[in-house]
Amino acid sequence: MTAIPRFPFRVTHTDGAARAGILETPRGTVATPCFMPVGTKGTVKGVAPERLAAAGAQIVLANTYHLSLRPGSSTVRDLGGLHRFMGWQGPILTDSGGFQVFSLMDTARVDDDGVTFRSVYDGSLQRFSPERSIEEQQRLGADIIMCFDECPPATASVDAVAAAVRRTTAWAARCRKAHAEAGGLGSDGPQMLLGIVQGGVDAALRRESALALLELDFPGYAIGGLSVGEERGPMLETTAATAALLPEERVRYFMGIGDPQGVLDVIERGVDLFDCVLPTRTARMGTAFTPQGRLNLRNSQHTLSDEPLDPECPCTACRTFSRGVLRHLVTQKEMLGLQLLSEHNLTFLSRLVAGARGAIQMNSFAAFRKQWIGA
RNA sequence: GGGGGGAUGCCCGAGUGGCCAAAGGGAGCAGACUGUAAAUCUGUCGGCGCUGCCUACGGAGGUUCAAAUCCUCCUCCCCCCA
Repeated sequence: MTAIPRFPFRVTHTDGAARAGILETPRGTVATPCFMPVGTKGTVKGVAPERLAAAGAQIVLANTYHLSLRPGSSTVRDLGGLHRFMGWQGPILTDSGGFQVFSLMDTARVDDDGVTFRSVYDGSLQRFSPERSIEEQQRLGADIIMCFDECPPATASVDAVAAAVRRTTAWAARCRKAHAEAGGLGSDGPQMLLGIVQGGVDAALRRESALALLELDFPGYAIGGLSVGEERGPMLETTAATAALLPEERVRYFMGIGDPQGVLDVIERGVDLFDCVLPTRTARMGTAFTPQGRLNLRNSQHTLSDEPLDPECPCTACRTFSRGVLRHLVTQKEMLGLQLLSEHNLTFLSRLVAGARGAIQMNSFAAFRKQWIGA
């Protein structure tokens, strides 16, 4: 099989199934486990690049579906490529648009060759295929790109999930080929292409999916198709079982988890990377992550609170404002409130994950987990 | 001085005899959010001893089986003419 870019990844420590590692990309090193903030349209909503860095982000996401429609991948390329576009010189990962097949299902039609969408921007008919997704991702120029997959909802029947697995496998081969034909190069340098394991919470289908993708020899693998409405228990079992099927020396990416407990749960099961809109979205809705759990700042009980959100947190919100003031900013829909809480939640999560990494290095992850979550 | 319009629940505002504790919006209160169609969505939103009762549509009277809705007077507000 044609050689394609493979950024060096090594696991430096393990603690049970949990791993600490280092991924070296051309634009910088990612210490894993690592949470990746999501910047769908080329911006992590409400968080300027320097604040993102201050919040501990090492690598950020962007979305191929959205950027290919607005402003268009050629425009992004012509404006200097995705890194300049986002004002972020660190590593970037683009999602393939596969998730939009799931989240925009009402307006999408899937067939073996690809997906026909109705653009959410102007209603125009759009066609996405594995080749098209790779081509768009090449033009965008992220460092890590994803195979175009099919992500069925938790309510899908086993047959539908099986069909999605087979389609995802076939599409992965086509993505792999399209990527290789371009020499693994995007408009702005080498790109590492990751495969995505599907299969819902069905052990046999997960296995089928993983084994098929292993044959395609990707430099890293994502666990997709989870966090789509299934129960936590089966989700975690599936994560553990899937991670166990993947090569130890390749990076593992759980797609779409961002609540503090969930993050520790997947780290415990051998995941290195994960992303989620939850911290930034809930922040925009007025909810802050704290060591004591989620805090809804809109609640009237905080009106007169003079305490910081989290006295230990170094973020702007916690250093500068009381809960009472933050509540005011949130309830009055002041932009600053959304920005501050977004920065805070990202800071909280990266500190949590950094702590987990340190604990894995010292072989004390179980104790660390207990300290944060209890039990 | 003359003519006209209006006063509705915390706010704005619909309703012009029964289906009205009264549309809709806002505010308030609470909940959800997990590879972002999301600064979004959902619920609640007079009181109580809550399958019913009480209070309520500027105030006071009246007509009617029944009034936020019709009549009379009063109070206040707005507009036009002089």
